[in-house]
Amino acid sequence: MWNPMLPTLTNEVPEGDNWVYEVKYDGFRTSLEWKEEGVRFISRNGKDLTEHFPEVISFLEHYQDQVREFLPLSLDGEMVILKTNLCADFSLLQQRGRMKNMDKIKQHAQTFPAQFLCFDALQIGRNLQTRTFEKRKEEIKDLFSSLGWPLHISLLKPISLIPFYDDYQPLWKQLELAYGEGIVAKQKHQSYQQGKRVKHWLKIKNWRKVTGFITEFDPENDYFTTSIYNQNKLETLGVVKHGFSEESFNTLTKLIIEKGEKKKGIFHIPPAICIQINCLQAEEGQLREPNFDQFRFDLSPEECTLKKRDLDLTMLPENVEITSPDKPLWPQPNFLKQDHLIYLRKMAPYMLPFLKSKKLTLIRYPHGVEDESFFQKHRPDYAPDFVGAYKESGETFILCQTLESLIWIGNQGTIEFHIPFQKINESFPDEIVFDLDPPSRKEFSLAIQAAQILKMICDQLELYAFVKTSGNKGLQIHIPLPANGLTYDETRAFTEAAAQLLVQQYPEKFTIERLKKNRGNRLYVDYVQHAEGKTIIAPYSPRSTKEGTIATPLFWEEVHEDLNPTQFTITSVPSRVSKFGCPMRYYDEVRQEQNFTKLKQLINT
DNA sequence: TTGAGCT
DNA sequence: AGCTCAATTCTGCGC
DNA sequence: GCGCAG
Ligand SMILES: [Mn+2]
Ligand SMILES: [Mn+2]
Repeated sequence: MWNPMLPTLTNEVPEGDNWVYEVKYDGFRTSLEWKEEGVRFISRNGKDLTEHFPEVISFLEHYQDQVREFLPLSLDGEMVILKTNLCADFSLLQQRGRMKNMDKIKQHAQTFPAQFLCFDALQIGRNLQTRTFEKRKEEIKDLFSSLGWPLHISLLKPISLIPFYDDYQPLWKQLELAYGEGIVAKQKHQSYQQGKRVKHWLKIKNWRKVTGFITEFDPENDYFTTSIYNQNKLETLGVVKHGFSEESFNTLTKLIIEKGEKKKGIFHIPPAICIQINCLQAEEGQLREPNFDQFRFDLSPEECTLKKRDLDLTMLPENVEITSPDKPLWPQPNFLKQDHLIYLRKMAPYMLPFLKSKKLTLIRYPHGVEDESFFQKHRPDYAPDFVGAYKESGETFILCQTLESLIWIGNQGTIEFHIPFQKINESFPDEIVFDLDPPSRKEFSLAIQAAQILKMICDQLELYAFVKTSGNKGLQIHIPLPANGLTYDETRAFTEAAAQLLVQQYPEKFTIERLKKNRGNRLYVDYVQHAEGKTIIAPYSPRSTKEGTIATPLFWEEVHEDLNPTQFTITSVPSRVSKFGCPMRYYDEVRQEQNFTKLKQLINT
């Protein structure tokens, strides 16, 4: 039976020509076993997981015939539920793993599809265990290519190959941005040693660093309980046991036994000793994979608060200076500048892809949304080097390509991020956007109705379409385009035709009247907004509304009469995305899948 | 929010 | 040193 | 070409 080779934990990243690097995903270590009789998934301790992942199995079973010549297969990998292509959601997967009811499993598979990410192979027809890692990877590539499976991480496909990289730095940067679990460094020329924890596989974790003070010590199991303040009340941060050097463990326990008070075998001491802990997550008095990092004599217990914990978990980039964190930017809900920057940091993995390689139009409110604002398109000379630049006919425009630049731009008092429809150095649009503008928020349901009709039109034309609130009054529909897929003339012809259809169908609800006085109380289908040189609010951009609303991507199932767009704010959107995922997560992958046959038929009639 | 230009 | 100002732009419709 | 609109 399969017995996985295991990586060794380290904090030092090994470098050199013989090392390569893979993303480490937080899921179940799983083997895909495919024999003549069929395909199965086996867990690390030999448990059969097949029943728990019907969506992956049913995909694989389509390849029954094509795979026959490669059998038997024994592929080593990780079963995951992905949030992004660099980060998996372990708690969702855990939920799935605990399910017993087949209907529940199938329903879960619908809403949160799992994927098998393959990183090694023990057998593809013949035994590969004595071959080098590099060779085994090649064999998997050949197998995947012949079956048409992705050689990179695909969010759409139930199975993918985990690629490896020669350079550690750029991968780590991306991983940090994505709040990934870590990376695994692997030596290219080593064989597969079943059941062994080996030194030629090294895992490096992307630790969050939290601080708390010690309140209890249990000599029975050597657990230290750490606490934090939540509005002057003590609250448990979590327990920690590992990571102490012998010396620090001894001095610490000696101090606690001397100064502490023993009750029922546990020593209690008042808040004084602050420590920093590495962990993967900290929530509700629990730490995931905690280990002691260092003492923090520079901190007082009063500084170890719930607010600080959440700030630490946010992992703001260290090289960006933050000014006036306590300035209210949205006075009405009392959202501070700090809240804004934390929002941008949390949403960066989802927002940055939409900003990338686009000349930005920023709207800045350095003193909050109730004060003066101004537009900015140029990159100021005083911007740090990491802020992107694009030079064009003697002008320098501002780009936002990295996390650092996003936070710096945010710290400059930028609230709104507007993007053009094409990337730099391209003259074709990379997306079509429908702008649905009701006269006011009172008529938001008109936008819902228009969006539903446009969704039907897109379905009929076999186009993938995504929907978001504008963060203000209306809705916008995004249709991703492949590079050089359609010209502006074509996209315009389409938006215009679709707008006409809407107005024809419900002339009392929708209009394309440019003059406000002629619109009445109808929704303005603003197809003119989609054109070269115009811009639209970026997905996940905050808006300068009094409520602090966000241009929020929606699931189509949410686009219903009673949807309230003001519920989506800088505080609610991050938790919504962490719970349900990003509704636009497939945006970039379906770009290539778009088929314009029917669209072209429509515009040529 | 930041820097330039002017007094 | 302190005050004031600026920080975008273009596109197209309908007449 | 102008003014409105975004
Ligand atoms: Mn709009
Ligand atoms: Mn509009």
